[in-house]
Amino acid sequence: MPELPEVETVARGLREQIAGRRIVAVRLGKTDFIDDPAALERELPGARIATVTRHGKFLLVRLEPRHGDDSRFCLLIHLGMTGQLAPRHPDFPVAAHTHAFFALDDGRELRYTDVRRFGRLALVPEAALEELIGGLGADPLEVTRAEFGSRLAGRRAMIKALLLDQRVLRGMGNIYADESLWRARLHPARHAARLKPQELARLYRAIRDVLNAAIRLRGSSIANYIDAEGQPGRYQLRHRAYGREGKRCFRCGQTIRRMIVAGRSSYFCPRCQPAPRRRRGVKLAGGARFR
DNA sequence: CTTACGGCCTGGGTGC
DNA sequence: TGCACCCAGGCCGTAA
Repeated sequence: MPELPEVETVARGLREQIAGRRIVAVRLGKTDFIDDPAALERELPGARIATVTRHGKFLLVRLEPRHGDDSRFCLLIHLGMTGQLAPRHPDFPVAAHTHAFFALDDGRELRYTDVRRFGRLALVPEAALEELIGGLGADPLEVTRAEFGSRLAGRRAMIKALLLDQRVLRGMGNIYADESLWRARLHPARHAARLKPQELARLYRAIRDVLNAAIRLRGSSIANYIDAEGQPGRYQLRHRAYGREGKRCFRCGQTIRRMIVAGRSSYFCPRCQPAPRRRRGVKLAGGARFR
């Protein structure tokens, strides 16, 4: 599931492999996940790839302006849950569910594969980018401790929900939210406003440590994720909470539990990450309501 | 405005 | 062998 570390890994790989290449042809399969397929077919052939960057979980493939005009385009890519993007030689077997082929001037083709098609492709003018992704929150690896605190200050929502909210911080998903909370020893259902400064500091630190470690291991591969070299990541071997229901906590030996928080499966250690005191209206797993 | 929740998209995996 | 069902992440609409 591509989250910040996976998208960062893909962005770095693409930067190395396809920056400077020219797209010579576009071939599309299913297009229901593409904003304006005709725009891709019209504008991309002949365009040279300038840079590849990450913005939250989005990949931004910026194109050099074509013939004189200064209309700069950017190919905006979201990998969703199962999106894969890798340059391949044309004789490399085409994976099932490959829906976009971008032939490059070095003979390879950049292929977009997405089993679920929860991903998105869109070719947007540079000027329209701000409206599409400008509303995203701070990058968790760049945000200062002070801004991190102010973004959570006074928020009554559960910390897990806020970590998943891309308008608060951009780039975290279910895996890294759970891993960060485990490391910070905070229960996912804690209310952000009730976190003590020391706990916020722990969480801030944990998020940075977890994301940086995950980038070093080139992301987590659970089912589908591969990088721009077609290789899986290895951070799943370091998971301490995510997907470990019923297994022992690496810190204390207690059994890791799973509950639904903020509508998502949340894995945590009930001993290291003590539940918040029950209060009126706090929703518990199974939908029971306490008054 | 903030928060919570349900539904939708799709198809692989699972269990009967 | 077949089939119903669950689940995943992001997003949107709705309601309080």
